[in-house]
Amino acid sequence: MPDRPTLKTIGKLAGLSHVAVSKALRDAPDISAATKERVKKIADELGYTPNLAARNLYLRRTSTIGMVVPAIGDSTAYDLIFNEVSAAAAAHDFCVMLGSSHRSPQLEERHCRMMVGNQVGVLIVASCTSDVSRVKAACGTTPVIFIGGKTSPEETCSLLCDYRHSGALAVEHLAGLGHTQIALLTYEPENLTILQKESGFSEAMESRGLSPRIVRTGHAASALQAGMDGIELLLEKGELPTAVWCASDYMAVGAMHALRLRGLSIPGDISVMGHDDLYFARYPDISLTTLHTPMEEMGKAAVALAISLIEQDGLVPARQVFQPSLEIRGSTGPCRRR
Amino acid sequence: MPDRPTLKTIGKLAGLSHVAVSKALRDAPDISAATKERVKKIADELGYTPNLAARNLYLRRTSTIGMVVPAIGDSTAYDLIFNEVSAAAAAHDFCVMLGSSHRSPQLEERHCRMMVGNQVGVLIVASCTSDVSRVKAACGTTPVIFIGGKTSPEETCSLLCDYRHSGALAVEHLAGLGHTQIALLTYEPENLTILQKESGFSEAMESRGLSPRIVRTGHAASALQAGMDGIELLLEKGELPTAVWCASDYMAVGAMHALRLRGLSIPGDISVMGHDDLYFARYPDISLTTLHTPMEEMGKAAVALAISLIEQDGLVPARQVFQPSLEIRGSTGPCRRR
DNA sequence: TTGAAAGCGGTACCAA
DNA sequence: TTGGTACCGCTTTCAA
Repeated sequence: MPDRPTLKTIGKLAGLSHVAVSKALRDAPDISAATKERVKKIADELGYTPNLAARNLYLRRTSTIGMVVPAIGDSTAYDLIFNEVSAAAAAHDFCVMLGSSHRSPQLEERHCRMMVGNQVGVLIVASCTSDVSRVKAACGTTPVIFIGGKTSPEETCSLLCDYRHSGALAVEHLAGLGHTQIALLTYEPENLTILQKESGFSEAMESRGLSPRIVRTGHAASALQAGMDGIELLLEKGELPTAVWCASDYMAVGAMHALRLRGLSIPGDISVMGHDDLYFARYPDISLTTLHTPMEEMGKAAVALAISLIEQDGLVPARQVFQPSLEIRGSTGPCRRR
Repeated sequence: MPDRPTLKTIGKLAGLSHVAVSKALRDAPDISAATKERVKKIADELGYTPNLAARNLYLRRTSTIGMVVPAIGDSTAYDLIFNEVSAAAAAHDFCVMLGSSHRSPQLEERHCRMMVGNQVGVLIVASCTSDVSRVKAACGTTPVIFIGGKTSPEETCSLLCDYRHSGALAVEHLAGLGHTQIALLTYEPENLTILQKESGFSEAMESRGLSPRIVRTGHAASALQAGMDGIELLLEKGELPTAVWCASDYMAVGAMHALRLRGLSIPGDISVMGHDDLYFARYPDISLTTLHTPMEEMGKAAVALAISLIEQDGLVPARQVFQPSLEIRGSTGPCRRR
């Protein structure tokens, strides 16, 4: 790092001690106005910036928040959360360290360790697995806020999404349009979110006297292909329902494509729903009815919680569950078959 | 922050000075194996993590890199860059501070200042404007790597993309398919990238004896709408070409939608190209022929440059220009009209 | 109104 | 082989 001016540098030029300079710059009451003026002018000319690492070291504070996610972009919604976290953190004078684990538990752990070493005050973790013991070990005494669906609701600090409710909303919407043959397309349950969606779906179907059909294909990492495979599987068996709900938007895009390849129209022949409400869901030619998860709110809540954890020395256990909401677009419509 | 064990904590338990502990943990040659063993065991039990802020303070080093972008997700490609930066930085034991400016020059400057205060060794900035004087002022002596297209090629450290070449490639592809009536849809030129694309396009067209048609509508922040508007404008004037190249993928999605609303098929009636090769460009129902910008490579190069800037005390001026490449998908085809 | 001393958590240097 | 001392840049306390 190139040498940057310090309090001493300024002090030398102003003929003062670095202590006086420190006080002057922070408008301490016991420094004369004239001195303050002079010191500030010199600091400006030098382009002085306080070394927050040193300040934080002495004050035993921190001005950074850590965040670790499975991936940024593509088929995830973490970018939505990050944007909020970044904005809210900046408003509180905090910087955000972000790490992408590329869905690797090893890298996830590594990011946590590095950030803890770099003195983040809190870690906001959207873990790539449902087993967070390694993450917790890596974080030591640094408080962790688990975010997203994959974490067990028993964690001390967690901001979760009610995916069972997603199932209820999806069935309510589709059944309301007259659909009775509804299938859920999911992946192999790598984590809790899938299981929650499945049970919410089954429950809602059964409570209406409908029989739930669940098709599991592929993995979250290749959701698009999984969606195509799911449809093929249903077609092979000759069991194509009048509506499908997909565990993710990305999967729904794959499903819609497979259906169109077979000459089926959406929503004329079959209705399709997704989950997450990613950006592209509202692209006009996709226009996907989906379940919106309040990522923006979760991001804001995460920072609010992070700040209070930092200020209260990590004594604020908090669990908050966010509710998904229905986002109706063009991919679902009334049932025309029986 | 909750109290974390320090070298002194360990020393007290081991009956040693914090100095001996420090050496033992770093495997110094002048500490006995037995002592090392004992110290490491205690450190493990306590879950000790070195305070990198303190270490860096003394060693006058840093272990963080800063990155500021206009936005993450949606219609930008910065998430692609970030993923690479995160991975490459982690491999070098660096954490990345990421800030989203939400396309606001004020917030951009603020992020830079905060990160500089927090002692990042370098800043990788994809500025939201072409005027980077404020950013440079905010960074002071901390080296900055400008990335993306909006920065003037004269900056000391910059990783740019050759958007003029994009124009050449687009025209080459479309002309090769027999198209002679080709329009470029762009926005109001808020920054240099647009101007470069326009001039590359015009040049390539003229060198083939074709007359370039450029339509400017809307802004980058609402690219989808801009794409729809551009098509409407061409239709109103009855001047619909046989192919359009859009300044961004997102804009192309809007253009394709507007065309389909008019009952035109792609690429049967008209070919459409985009720019950037964002994730959704390869979604099967979008299948957009576009120009791929090597974001992954740029991310890697940015970190490599960042590390050398940190190690060489900011003495490595470097300009690198990356070439876009053609990504042919289903939205372009042979010209069927004359 | 100003500054000397101490300390935050770490590492380098040198003496014991 | 070990530990004392000094210092990185900053702030707080207390004495001048």
